[in-house]
Amino acid sequence: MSYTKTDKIPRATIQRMAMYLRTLERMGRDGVKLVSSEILAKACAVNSSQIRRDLTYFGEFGVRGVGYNIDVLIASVREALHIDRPWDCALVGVGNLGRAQLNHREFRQRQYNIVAAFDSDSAKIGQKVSGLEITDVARMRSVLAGRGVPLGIITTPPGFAQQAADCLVECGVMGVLNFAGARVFSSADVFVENVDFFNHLYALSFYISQKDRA
Amino acid sequence: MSYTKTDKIPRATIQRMAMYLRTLERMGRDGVKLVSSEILAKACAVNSSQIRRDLTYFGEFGVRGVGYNIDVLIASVREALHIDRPWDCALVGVGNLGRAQLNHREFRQRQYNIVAAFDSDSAKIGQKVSGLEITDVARMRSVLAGRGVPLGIITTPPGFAQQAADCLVECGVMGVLNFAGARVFSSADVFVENVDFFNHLYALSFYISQKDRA
DNA sequence: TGGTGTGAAATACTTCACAGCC
DNA sequence: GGCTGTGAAGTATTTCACACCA
Repeated sequence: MSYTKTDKIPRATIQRMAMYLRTLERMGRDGVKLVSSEILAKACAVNSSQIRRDLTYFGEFGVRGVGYNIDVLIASVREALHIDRPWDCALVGVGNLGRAQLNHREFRQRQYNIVAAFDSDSAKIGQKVSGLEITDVARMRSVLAGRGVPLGIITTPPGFAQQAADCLVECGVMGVLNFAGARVFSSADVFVENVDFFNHLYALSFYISQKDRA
Repeated sequence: MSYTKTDKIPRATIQRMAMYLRTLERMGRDGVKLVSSEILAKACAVNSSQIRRDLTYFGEFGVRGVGYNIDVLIASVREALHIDRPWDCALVGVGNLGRAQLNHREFRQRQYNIVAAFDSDSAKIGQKVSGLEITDVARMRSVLAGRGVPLGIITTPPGFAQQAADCLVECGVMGVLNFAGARVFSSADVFVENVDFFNHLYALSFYISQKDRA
């Protein structure tokens, strides 16, 4: 059957798909044309059957006895993740991190276009960052009205994260990337991804200390 | 037995511990003195027995029929993660993101002290960011020699991530927080945590598209 | 021959359900 | 009465191992 059973795909699979894509893109730039699950597995530090299993959630892309054509595989993964088209984003909170994101060229390279930036600090409103004018967060509704921006990026201080999320959801975003340290809540039909690198620092501290005691 | 069986703790548990800590700290600031696993579970959007199970990997911190004293629990979690003491960090790559990190006050608040910042761009070397002078990456060895800095933070472009990691490992770091999009490899005794928010954007794109097709 | 795709087995993780204690 | 700590049950995810096919 050619239909992809789109439910029950493990969350971990989605994350690995993103990693595979990055690795494949790099390999492609290095001139690789054909790749086996074993080779890709080495490069991604995962098990090769893990890769084959992950891919089967979306279809059959390989040739038995041969491997995967890298261009076909890259296109297939992009399609599977639905990133074979541009995605508009609205960013809230133009502090250090927000500014860094606005200047980050990879967003545009990967077709994530930040089309509006908001802040509540009147000293910042009207400034331009990376060619984009900072708008008063109070005007978010009118600015985003009817534009159907699907993604919100929260780079506010933790205390303002929930407000920012509520505001974005009211404006119709369907997914939120949250860089503020605080967890935000939303109705179940809005997806929230939290990026909290202190969790990673904590994990490092833990694992390092673990090792020492061995 | 009072000894904590430190192996076989699920990685997911460590990540959740970090989340619990954040939530508990916020509750503590709000004046909460006593917390049940049920309450904490609601606030973290997880199952309450998940929390109880996670905590038992490290010890017994609660009182049956009562709950957890929040100050005791916070201190216990900090101790469990080994973040009840300062950690020195060296940062490599002072671009947009590196600069944002250097200016990020929460590092210091959480006792992660960035004690050195390196870049290879001669235009940047000698500049000060947040009171810290940017040093030539070529001098990393002599600067870090004998200081026993345990953590490295990589905020270089992807193409330089591996070099940065190798360099940091040579200088004796035991853990690396990698913000560059590229995966880095190291000997097994060095821990690497990858922070790649494009993975999260990809996940959002996927889940949103999923929902639409329902 | 060599590498995919996939049932089946193994492992890992989460949740239930309740004894035990305050 | 209420909530922790934890065996046991239930789910989910990963890995094995091999049939199948270019």
